[in-house]
Amino acid sequence: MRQEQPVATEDAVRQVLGDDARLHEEQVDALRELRQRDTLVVLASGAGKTAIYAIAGRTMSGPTVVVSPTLSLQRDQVESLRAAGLSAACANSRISAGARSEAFAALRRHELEFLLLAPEQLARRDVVDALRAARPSLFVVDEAHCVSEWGHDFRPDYLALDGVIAELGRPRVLALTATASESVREEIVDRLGMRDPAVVVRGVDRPNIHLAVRVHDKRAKDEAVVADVREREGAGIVYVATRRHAERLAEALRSAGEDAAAYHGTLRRQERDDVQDAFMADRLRVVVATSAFGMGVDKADVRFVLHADPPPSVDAYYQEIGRAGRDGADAAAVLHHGPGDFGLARYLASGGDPAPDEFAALVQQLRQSGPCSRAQLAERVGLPRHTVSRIVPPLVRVGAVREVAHRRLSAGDTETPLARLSEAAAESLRRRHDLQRSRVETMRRYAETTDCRRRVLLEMLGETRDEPCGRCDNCDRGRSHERRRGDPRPGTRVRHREWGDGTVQTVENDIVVVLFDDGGYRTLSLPVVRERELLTPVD
DNA sequence: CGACGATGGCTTAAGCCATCGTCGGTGCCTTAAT
Repeated sequence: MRQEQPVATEDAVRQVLGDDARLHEEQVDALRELRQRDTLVVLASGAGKTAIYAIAGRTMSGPTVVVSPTLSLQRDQVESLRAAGLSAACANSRISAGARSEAFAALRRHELEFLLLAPEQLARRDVVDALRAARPSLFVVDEAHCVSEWGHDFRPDYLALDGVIAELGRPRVLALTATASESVREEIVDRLGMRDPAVVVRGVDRPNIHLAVRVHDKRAKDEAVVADVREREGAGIVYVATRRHAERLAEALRSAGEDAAAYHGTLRRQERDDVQDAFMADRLRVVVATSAFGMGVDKADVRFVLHADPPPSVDAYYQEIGRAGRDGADAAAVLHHGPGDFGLARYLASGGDPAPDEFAALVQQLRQSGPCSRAQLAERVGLPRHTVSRIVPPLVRVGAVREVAHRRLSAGDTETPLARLSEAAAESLRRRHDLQRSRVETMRRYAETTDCRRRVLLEMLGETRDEPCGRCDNCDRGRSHERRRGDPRPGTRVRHREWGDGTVQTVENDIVVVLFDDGGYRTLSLPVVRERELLTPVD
């Protein structure tokens, strides 16, 4: 007989979920895996990701460190952990020095179970030392897609978490997110240095959200979005790409008599909180927002999420529309776009390619002045900090710059000519930008498909299915393509008599795209593939 | 890539159009001044 270890102590489950509630199957699976190894959990929003780490943390002997991206998320999580009778605190810039050292002391005495902080905190020597002394048994990365989404430029400390985990003596790692395509999953695992990890992916599909896309002329788009909002009932979010567009569209909605407010990163904190609170409390029907709005917005009855500009990736898109219909009732996601809209998305995704002499200037400065922080370096070479953050990782990759004690930078390789190093770094960054631009192209493919949108979208996110969904505009019009048993499926290995082995990339609009191992993409017609049996499965 | 504001040239000298240049998103953090 196989002996099953309990995945969690009973009182931990009862404490977190209440007396009557039981764990869902996927939560049990995640907890079981976590006993054995590092685990990445991809689970639809609202499916109880917090409960997983709460129960695991309560069950495992040492304290739990939780990396959480924003201060408001940290605050919300601490509240809900405390509401379950668990001890939790956060350490961030809003916490007084006294409360902070008290928290670390309590953690060390094992009187505090959960400590929540942003990755930037983990750049501090004193914080890492205090955590190491507390010997944590579990290291949680919440909203783990931030590692790949923000780590490369915006918040570089996300890419330093692997080093922190090593310094803490390798506690078990649990990464949690609601949306992650195959490549993002790989990146999370890789960047966090997770070893032989389990990946638990469940319930990615949100069948109650109807999917649609509408194309407009340049001028007509905002009017169409306003009209779309006016036809709908209940609360909704309209996403846009820029702050200016958010203000303009919110104004247009208000002139049309709608109850709408703009939300974006440059509003004062108070204003942001007011808009979010009003929306949550049903005092505001529509929020017109940039990507700043969303994490931690857990409103059950959002009836629609419209996009007035395309987002930069299907991961981002799915994350955003996933805020609709959490109560399980009907909801809608409509992507409105016009000609040229993907240009801005491309720009925002990659930010342009810096010239090789900017790389060289940065290294030159480091060689002259010795080790310094990113901020100091930015000031000395006269570039925005943001640009420096983008330029540094490729320079580190080619060895031109080294990261010494705690995020300080120093010149690395001095043997290789500077010109060659900067060219190599520029090339490395260009490749990364190409990848990001290709993610925009994937989004465009979603926008332009005439096949079942849900099937296309889910396949882009790594979940395959044969049946059309019947809940998208293309299915409604009877345009979705039928798939048969034995048809090639995305992600699977196939063999072609002439071109050898390859991996199926997409099956869409009766077109099969295969990436063959010799590096070439080939496009085949599905009816012809069927008729002549061109592709056979490889195990 | 494209939207938008500033500039400048034209002219029934006060408004109109073409052209050029800039900017665009996401949040921690610290520190100085009230």
